[in-house]
Parts: sequence; C-alpha cells; structure tokens
Amino acid sequence: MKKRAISDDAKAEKKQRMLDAALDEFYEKGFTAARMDDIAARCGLSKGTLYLYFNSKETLFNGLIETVAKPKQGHIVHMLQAAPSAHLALTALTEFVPQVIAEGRLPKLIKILIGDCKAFPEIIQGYRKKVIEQALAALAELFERSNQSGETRIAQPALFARLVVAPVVLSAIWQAVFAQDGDPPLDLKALFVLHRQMLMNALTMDPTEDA
Amino acid sequence: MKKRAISDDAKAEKKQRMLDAALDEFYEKGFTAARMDDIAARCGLSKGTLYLYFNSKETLFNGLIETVAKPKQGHIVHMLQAAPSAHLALTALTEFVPQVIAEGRLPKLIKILIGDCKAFPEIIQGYRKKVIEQALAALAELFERSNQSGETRIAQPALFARLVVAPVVLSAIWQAVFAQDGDPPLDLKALFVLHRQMLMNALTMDPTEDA
Amino acid sequence: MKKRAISDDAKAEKKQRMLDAALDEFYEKGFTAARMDDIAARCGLSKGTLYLYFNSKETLFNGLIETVAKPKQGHIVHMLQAAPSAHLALTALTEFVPQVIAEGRLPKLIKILIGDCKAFPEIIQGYRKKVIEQALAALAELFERSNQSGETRIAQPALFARLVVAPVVLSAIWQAVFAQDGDPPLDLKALFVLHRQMLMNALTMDPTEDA
Amino acid sequence: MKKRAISDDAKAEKKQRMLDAALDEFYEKGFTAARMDDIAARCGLSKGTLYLYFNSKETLFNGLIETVAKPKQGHIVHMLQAAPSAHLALTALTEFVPQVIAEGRLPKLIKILIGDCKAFPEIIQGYRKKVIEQALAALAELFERSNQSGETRIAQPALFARLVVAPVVLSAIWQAVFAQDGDPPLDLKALFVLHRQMLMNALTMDPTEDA
DNA sequence: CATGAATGAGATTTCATTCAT
DNA sequence: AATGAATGAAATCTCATTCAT
Repeated sequence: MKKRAISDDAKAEKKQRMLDAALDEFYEKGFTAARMDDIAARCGLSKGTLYLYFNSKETLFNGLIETVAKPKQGHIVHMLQAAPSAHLALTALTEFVPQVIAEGRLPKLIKILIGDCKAFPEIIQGYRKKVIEQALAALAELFERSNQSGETRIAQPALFARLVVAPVVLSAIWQAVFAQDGDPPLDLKALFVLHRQMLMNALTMDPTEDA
Repeated sequence: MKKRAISDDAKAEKKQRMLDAALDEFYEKGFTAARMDDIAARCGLSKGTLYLYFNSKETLFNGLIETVAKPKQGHIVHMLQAAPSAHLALTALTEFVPQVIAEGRLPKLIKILIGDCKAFPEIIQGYRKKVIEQALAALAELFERSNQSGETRIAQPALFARLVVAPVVLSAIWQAVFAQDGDPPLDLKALFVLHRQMLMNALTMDPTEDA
Repeated sequence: MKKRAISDDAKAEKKQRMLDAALDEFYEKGFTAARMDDIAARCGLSKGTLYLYFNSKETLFNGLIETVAKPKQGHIVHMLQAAPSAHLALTALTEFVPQVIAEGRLPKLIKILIGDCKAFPEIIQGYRKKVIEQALAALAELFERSNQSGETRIAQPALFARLVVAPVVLSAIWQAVFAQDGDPPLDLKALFVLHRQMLMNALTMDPTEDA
Repeated sequence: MKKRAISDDAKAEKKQRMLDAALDEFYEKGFTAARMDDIAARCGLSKGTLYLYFNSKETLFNGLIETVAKPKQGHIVHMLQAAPSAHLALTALTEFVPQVIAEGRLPKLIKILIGDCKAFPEIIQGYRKKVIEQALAALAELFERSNQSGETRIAQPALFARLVVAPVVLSAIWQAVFAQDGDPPLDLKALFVLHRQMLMNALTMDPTEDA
C-alpha cells in the first residue's frame, strides 16, 4: 500500500545530519539566536525539509538531548554501579571522561544547556534529575559502600562526589567556551591523571586534620 | 560647565538599576532572547531612557562585564600574589570563593558569558585572557614558588591550578543553572572546606605513585 | 489506443471522491485555508495523485462548480419556462427547493462561493450571469406572462422574483453557516409551504395600498 | 508620571482607520487570505503599528465584530420590542434595513462571517446566539403579542419571522457578493417597500387555504 | 530629560507544487 | 499510476532602535 520514496536508512542518515548541524548552530549561536535557515543550509537541505523531520525548533533541540546526552549517561551510571571498588571506579571514570570530552559533542551540548537553561526549565530540570543527580547519587552510593567495606574513609560522600565531578564540568566548559583553534589544546589525559591521584590520595584521608 | 538637570549621583544610581535589571534579564533569557522592553520594565523606566544611558543592547552587555567581573578579578590576583605560602593562599581562596558565589551576581554573569560566548568572541576571549588566564597563571606561579621553597611538591603546577579552580566553576554553574527555589541550597562552605582539605593533602603528595 | 492501466470508471469514481473531499474541505476552511494535504487525506489518496487528476487547487475549485451547481441550474430554469401558470410554477419551485437545500451540497458550495467570491471574481460573476440572473430572469418572465394572461397582478416582476428567491438564499446560508449538529434542524418543508402561501397571496395583491 | 506621546483621540482615530482597512481587506480576500501587510499599507501605517494596537490577526477580526455588528443589533431589537403594533414594527424595520444595507459595512461583515464561519466557530455561534437568534426571537414574540391582541393571525410566528428576515440576508449578500461597480445598483428601497406590502398582506392571511 | 509610538528587518512556520522513486 | 519527500515563496509576528512629543 505505502510506497516509500526513500529508504528508512536514508531517512535516518538525513535526520542525523540535521542533528549534527543543529548541534553546531545551537552551540555557536545559542538556541534563540540560531536560525533554522542556517541549520538547514549547514546540512545542505532546505528549510522545508528540516520541518518535515522536526516539527519545530524546540523539537529539534529535544532531539539533541536524546541523541547526545542520554547514551553517555547510561554508560557512566552503569560503570559506577558495577565497580568492585572505589579505586577501580575512579580509575575507570577518569579514563572514560577525557575521551567523552575530547570527542566534542557533549561539551557543546553542555554549553547549550547552560546558555539556554532558563528558556527551557523543564528540559534542564529533567536533565538535572535524570542525568546529573543520578550520576552524583551513584557516586555517593559507591563511596558509602566503600566506606562500609573499609576501603575508604570519606567523611561526606555527597560533597566528595561533587569534587569528583568538578573537573569534568571545568574541562567541558573550557573545551566548549574558552578553547580556541590556535591554542595548544588542554591536555585532558594528564589533567585527569592528576585528578585521579588527588582523589586516590583523599580516599583514605584523615578527616580530622581540618584547616 | 552647564548646570545639570539631575545630579551625577542620581544618574549613577539609575545606571546601576539598569545594569541590575539587565543582569537578571540576560541571565534568565540569554542575550539574544532578552528584550529591551523587559529590561526597561524591570527597572521601572522606559525603553527610551534605557537608550539614553546605553547606546545599544551590546553596550549594556559590556557594561555588565565591567561592573560585575572586573572588581573580583583584581582582588583574587592580589590575594594570590601577596600570599606568603601556598597553604595560606589556598586557605584564603577557599574562604573567599564561597562568598562570591553565594552573593549571586558572578554566577549569573558566568552563565551569561557561557551562553553567549560565541556571539561575542572578542568579549569572551578578552575575559579569558584578562581574568581567567591571569588567575591561573598567578596560581601556577604561587605553586612554583612554594615548590622552590620546599613547602610543596607539585609535579604540574599548571594542571594543578586548574584542579584548584574546578570547584569554583562547578559551584557557579550549579548555582546559576541547576539550583531551584525549592531545593536545599548547595552547602558552599562545607564544599570548599572539603576541597581545601584535599588540596592541602595533595600539596606534598608523592607524584611517583601513578595509577 | 493504448491499453488503460485502470478503467475509465475507476478514474471517474476516484475523481468524484476527490471532488467530494474538496467540497467538504473548502466548505470547512475556505478556499485559501484548505490544504491540499487534507483534501488528499480525506479521500484516502496521496497528494501526488490529487495533482494527477487536477492540475492545481484552482482547477479543483472549478471542478466543484461544474459538478455541483450546473446540474441544478438547468433543472430550475426548465421548470420555470415550462410552467403553464405562475401558481403551478411557484408550487413546483417551493417543493423542489427544500430537497436541494436538504441534500446539502449546494448550500456548501454557496457558502464557499460567498466566502471566496472576491478571490475568484470571474468565477463568481460567471456564476451570477449564468445561474443567478438566468433564474431571476426566467422568474420575471414567468410573472410577466401571468400578468398578461390575467392570472396575476404583479407590479414589479423583477423585484418580486428576488423576494421569491430570498428564502432560498436564507435557508442555504442557515444550513451551511448557522446550523449546528446539536440543534433541531430548520423545518425546510414547513418554511417553504408558508413562503408559498405568502407568495400566492401576493400574486393578486392590490398594489395601490402602499404604506 | 506617564507622558503621552500622542493623545487618546489620535489613538482612537488610528484604531478606527485600522478597523476600516481590515474590514475592506477581509471582505476582499477573506480572513485567511488577507495579509496583515496589506491591511497596514491600506491605512498608511506599518505592520508593526498594527500589532501595537491589535495583538493578532484574530484580535483585529474580533474588533470588527464589536464595532460593526454590535451597535446595529441593539437598535433593531429595541425597535421590535418597543413597537406598539406588528404593522408599525414592520414598517419601521423595512425602512431601517435598506439604510443599513446601503451603508455598506454590515453586508461586508456578513460576507466575511459567512466565508470564515467554520474557521471561527465560537465567533459565528456567538454571533448567531447573540444577534441572529435574539432578533428572530424578538420578531416571533412581537407576532405572538399581535396575535393575542387580535391585530394579526399568524399561524407560525417563528417561521414567519424567518421569512421577514430573508430579504435582509438576500440583499446583504447581493450587495456584498454579486453587485459590481458597473451595474445599476439594486433598488433596496423599492425592494423593501414591496416586501412590506407582502408582509402586511400576510399578517391577516387565512392559514387554512393551503396550496 | 523622559517617554512610548512607530518602524521594518528578520525570525519561525506553512503549504502548493514538483519530481524521483 | 501512485507516492510522499523536497522545495522555497510567503505569511504571521517580534523587537532593537529611533524620534516626535
């Protein structure tokens, strides 16, 4: 009954090109300032075609969240939950993060989310609830487990989790906001090796020696 | 000199009200999506008056950078350069930062800068050069000095400086982007006390025990 | 002659389905607001197929006039010209009209024509010339004949003809515009019986008793 | 406190010009096909100004209903309710109507309402409820009163009321839809004099003499 | 000085029409 | 023959900026 003018594969590939173009335009201009014309032009399609695949600018934005952020999230949470020890979890994390940051799409999305967070409170709060807090909670639980097993002595697992994450945010922002084409790139691998050393060192730190 | 219809003080006060309104509108909507009408309405003045004091939306944006960001910068750099030891510098820094974050205006400005960094590359790169890199450089020099004096053994002062700064960025973003009215606020003081402990612990960390 | 892939009958049936769908869409949305997609969807065909049978939206519109309005016109004019007396003609007319109105397609077309008359002045003026004025002229001639035969005493046959027609327009508009699903329908038969009585009564009315 | 850039009078006058222009554009093109640019151009103002006074195309449309239709309605209903007899009421009505039709704005509005009735079901049904049905009800009540006083013998007052109204609709439509610049105009006065005669004649018509 | 009415360029979105499949 | 993907012109609506009052 239904004849297909083009294959499903071709459609999916076209959709991906649109998402890629949207990511770059939103990243460069912000959600509001980005123009649908430019997104269409960037992927070599007409504006009408863009609207054939995404009903609105906002739908396109949501599509980005789905395809860029969601996949990473699952991986990280699983990594933390499956880890046999805090040491191994932090090792895995500090090895994985630089790759994700260097790949480039997540820093761009984070930059977009920060810039337009107030324009889409539902999206940003959903992201916070489903991605950020879940990851922070998974980290905190990991440290509570390792505290109980005697592996670590972490006084405030929730705050500690945030310090673990801080350089992730920092480097994403750096990559997306401050890095310039001409500059020597930030040595992400070395940064996270150093971060790991500090974290390892702190895992069994005596909490009484307050400053 | 002609007689003034209104005093310079009244003018300055009016200008400040406009800047405050602009900070909030830019923060809530982003530079592009913020409307001059709304900024005018927020400070109880007419749009015409706004243009009497600032020639354009962009001029207003520049005004924000000048009044919000610049003052902090000087203070921090001076604090680091004048510190007699790395330990004392970090103590001072981790005490000062939570105050600045909690005050609220800097996180808002940072959020705006991130969102619209690509729209104003000159501004953002100027900010990077004059504020960020100068602060990072001051930190790195501090650690080189303390290494030489034997106080510390920091293998990579430049990377270490970034890890010092990471929670500042994290908490600013958290404050500006994720914090919600209903939520219990992030305990900034405790976070930076913990951060300080980790940093102190790391100052004399043995760099050979790599992961 | 080439062999046909589908029969002429199947083609005609398909064309009719398109016209029916178009009548309803034009009626519900007006010519401009009606979408070709919706017309296609309403008759279960694709947009491409629609264009295979009608070259443009306007062609489709013309097709409606031809198939809906023209057939009625011939019947009415013939009815009036063949009538042996004014009384019998009015009887026939007031019996025929309620059926046509109740059938529904003509009121819909009239509503469309009124709504878009200025967009298609040629069509509407053609319709006026060929349908309306011809019918009004046939009526007026009928009354002139009956005046001469002594059957009636109608002072102004042309104006009288318009008053004969007025309830036709009124009920068509009512049907097409004001009638709602929930309402008790307008009793067309009774309305036209009453109309007939008034007309009969007026056929021999003494014209001198002016107000 | 509030300085006015222009006077309230000037504003009202400008608003009226916009409404006049809108009436003509909607009348000529229909609601959907009419362009806001053209309406603005027709009253010598910019599109932006139009939106300063009316928030949307639909608001403008509503403004027309308010200013064109509402005033007439009150007058007619009052005329019918205050009439001492059916004869006098019909005389007053058939004298008033030709003026209103000839003035031109109401026929235009009626044409618009018919054309776009399906696009604005709430408006058209509100109009029906508040204008049409109220007028028809006032007429029917008038005839019931005159039946009781012995002045008239009208078998079906509700249907009779519709026949009273029919030529109003007919002539409005004729004026708005079929009348052309070159044509001799329809003699409204004579038409309604004839209509009045027929109505008067029918007021005491013997209902038994059915056709 | 201060105001807010006016402007018009530019944004998102729609849809008649075409044409490769 | 039939389909529906693709196009781009055109519509509504917004808003930074200007300027008469």
